Amino acid sequence: MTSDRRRQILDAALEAFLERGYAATSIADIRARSGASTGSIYHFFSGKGALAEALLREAVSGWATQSMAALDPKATPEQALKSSVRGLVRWAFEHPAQFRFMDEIRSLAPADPDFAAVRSLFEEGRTLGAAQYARMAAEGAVRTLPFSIAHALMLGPAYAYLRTAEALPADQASRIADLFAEAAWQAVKA
Amino acid sequence: MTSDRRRQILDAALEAFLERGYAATSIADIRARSGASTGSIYHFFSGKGALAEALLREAVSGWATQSMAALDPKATPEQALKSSVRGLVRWAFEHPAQFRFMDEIRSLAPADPDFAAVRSLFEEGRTLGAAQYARMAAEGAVRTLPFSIAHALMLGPAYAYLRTAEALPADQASRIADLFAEAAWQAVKA
Amino acid sequence: MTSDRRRQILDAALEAFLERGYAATSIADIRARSGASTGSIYHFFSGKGALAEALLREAVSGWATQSMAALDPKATPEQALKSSVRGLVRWAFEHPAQFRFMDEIRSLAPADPDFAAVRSLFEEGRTLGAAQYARMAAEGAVRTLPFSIAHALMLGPAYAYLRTAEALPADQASRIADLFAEAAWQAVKA
Amino acid sequence: MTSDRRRQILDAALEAFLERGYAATSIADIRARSGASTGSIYHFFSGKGALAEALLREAVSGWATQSMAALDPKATPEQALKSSVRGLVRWAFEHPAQFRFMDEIRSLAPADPDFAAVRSLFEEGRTLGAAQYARMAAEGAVRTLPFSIAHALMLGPAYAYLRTAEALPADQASRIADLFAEAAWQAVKA
DNA sequence: GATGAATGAGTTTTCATTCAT
DNA sequence: AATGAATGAAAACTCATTCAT
Repeated sequence: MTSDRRRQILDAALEAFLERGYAATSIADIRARSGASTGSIYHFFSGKGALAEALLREAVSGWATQSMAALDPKATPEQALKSSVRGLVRWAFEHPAQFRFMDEIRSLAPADPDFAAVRSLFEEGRTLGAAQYARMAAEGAVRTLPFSIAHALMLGPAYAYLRTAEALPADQASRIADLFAEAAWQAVKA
Repeated sequence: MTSDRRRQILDAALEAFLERGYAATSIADIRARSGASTGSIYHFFSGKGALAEALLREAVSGWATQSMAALDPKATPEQALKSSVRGLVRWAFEHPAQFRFMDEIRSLAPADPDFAAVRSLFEEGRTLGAAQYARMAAEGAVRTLPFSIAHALMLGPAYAYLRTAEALPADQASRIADLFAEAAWQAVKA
Repeated sequence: MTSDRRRQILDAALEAFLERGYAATSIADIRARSGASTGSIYHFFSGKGALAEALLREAVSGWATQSMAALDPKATPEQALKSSVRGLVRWAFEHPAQFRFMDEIRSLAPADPDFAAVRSLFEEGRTLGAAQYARMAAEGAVRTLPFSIAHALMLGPAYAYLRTAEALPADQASRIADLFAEAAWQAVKA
Repeated sequence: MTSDRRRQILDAALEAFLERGYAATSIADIRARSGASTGSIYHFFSGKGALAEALLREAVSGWATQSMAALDPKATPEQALKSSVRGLVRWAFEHPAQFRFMDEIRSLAPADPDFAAVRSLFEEGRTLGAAQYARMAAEGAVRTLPFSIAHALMLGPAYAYLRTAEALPADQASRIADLFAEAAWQAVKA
């Protein structure tokens, strides 16, 4: 049973990172918001970087879990692709804070030494996606394209949209998820 | 004639911002890279924020100039839209440092008080784009969509790609520009 | 029967103090090396200073015991003096960690408030030595010198040597003990 | 012309290091004593270690200069050896703060990573001394002994004495210097 | 225009110590 | 006896910014 304090610290940190940005957030901010003492924060996390990493792993694993659940092994390429885009959009609407945080870290990760460990996390995901796309391309289901381009065509719109999106009721969110899923398929289908 | 020092400082700053990120870059970094003294930097710029803003204005105006030049008042919606996407991609390939810097600042701008002035710069561009899209939608040339979605469909892929793209020879860059231009048109045409 | 834990903590502390120095050693270091919990350490010792003091008392009493054993009440001044120098050197070779720790604490004791109690321990020894030397001087056996000088002449070489000495087989250690004992006698004999 | 501030900081640091010990002295102590700001201290020195190193180099070079001046190339081994011991004792009486500081650092240097650079400084001096002693031993002027032992016999008493010595008028200091010089010679002469 | 010394608030981090369990 | 979460004061160090020269 992870302690309450730990949870409070993580929640306060996510809140602060979103509101002020990762770099501009100080440990003192997190202390004030969480009610924990400085020492307590360092008792659980070795530093700001470790805190961010823990939050990121939570986010990634939440998304992954949700995506896995939607995965049907007998799905056609079209169904699989659409389901994965829809999954991203829905998850982002349900967890907007985690989505934006993930997005910020992704943009910081290449330059910031705090995130060496995190970089490999992102690359793993990318490698998986690349393999899957290659398989679909080999089957003739999608266009043969470098994965960096294919990835941009499929997920670029969703990412660009979600970065600025307001909260929406579930049914509208769902329609938007469908819209981006359809667009992704149209952009890369063979 | 703007002085050499000013130029050296701007160049050093851009280099540092890209390498270490805006927040992690200190005036001391810029001093070391530029060869200018602390006092000299403050002689030309009122602070780190002002430096970043100057770099951003240079970038935006370079891009705008290049885009304007390509603008044909008698162009069809399809031609106009494709030309604007192509323009972005080509400019980004020619000025990768400026593109990435712009991208970083865009992601920091909403939260960082250093960038109050810059926020309006981005919104201006967005307002212009929204108006143009609305006109094209009214003509029946493109789908009727909230601009946030239309914008994501048109430019999301290019942005996502350029964020990680390697340098390429001009002819390949041009082919990729065409590819994203075509995809943008397919994604929103009526 | 003193508990195992207590012993483990003392051993770990001595090891850490030697390796990193007293001041640079944290309770966390000792916790990690000893396997005891923070709370356990404080259960046995009231703090870092108390731990050091306990170690020091062990060292001093070990040395004293060994020296006492060698003390012959009918010894001539020469025998007594040499035996005491030899005793120091032999003890230091047998317990190098304790010797070095003692040496470190002696150098810290005058300035560090942690060691108020320890200071009197050292002074006691010094007073005893001074009395003994005065007696021998009164008998005409040794030169009449301020004790600070006599002490330096007798034990300075041994201390200086032991501070940097490597471990040696017992027979060589013994020869070195004899050498310093002889030198001490030559330096102060009448 | 080294700035006043730099001098003030060094003086304050030496004072503090002596009074409270190196490890127990904080930058805040030095700030308070010197009147300089924290930033100013770091402007001149990269940290506490660098400050100590600068002080040590000053001390060593002062001592070396004084010793060099007393060096007569035509001196007999006896004269050379005595002159070097006398030099140490006199210098220590004239600069008691620097002597004690040097002594403290020597005892910290082996364990503290702050003093990596300083360790080589000490070793250099030792190597020089060893070479000189070997020459004298080859001439048959002094006993053939491992240098660690010879060094302890020659300088151990002076070090031990000086570590605790009170300030004295010059003529008494001089007599004590002679006493330790004579003792050093007696201890190692062939 | 140019320099770099000086500032001091703010940041991350460490650490001895306490205490409920 | 033993644990380890929790504390908060204090440490080292950074940094944007100012200003006399």
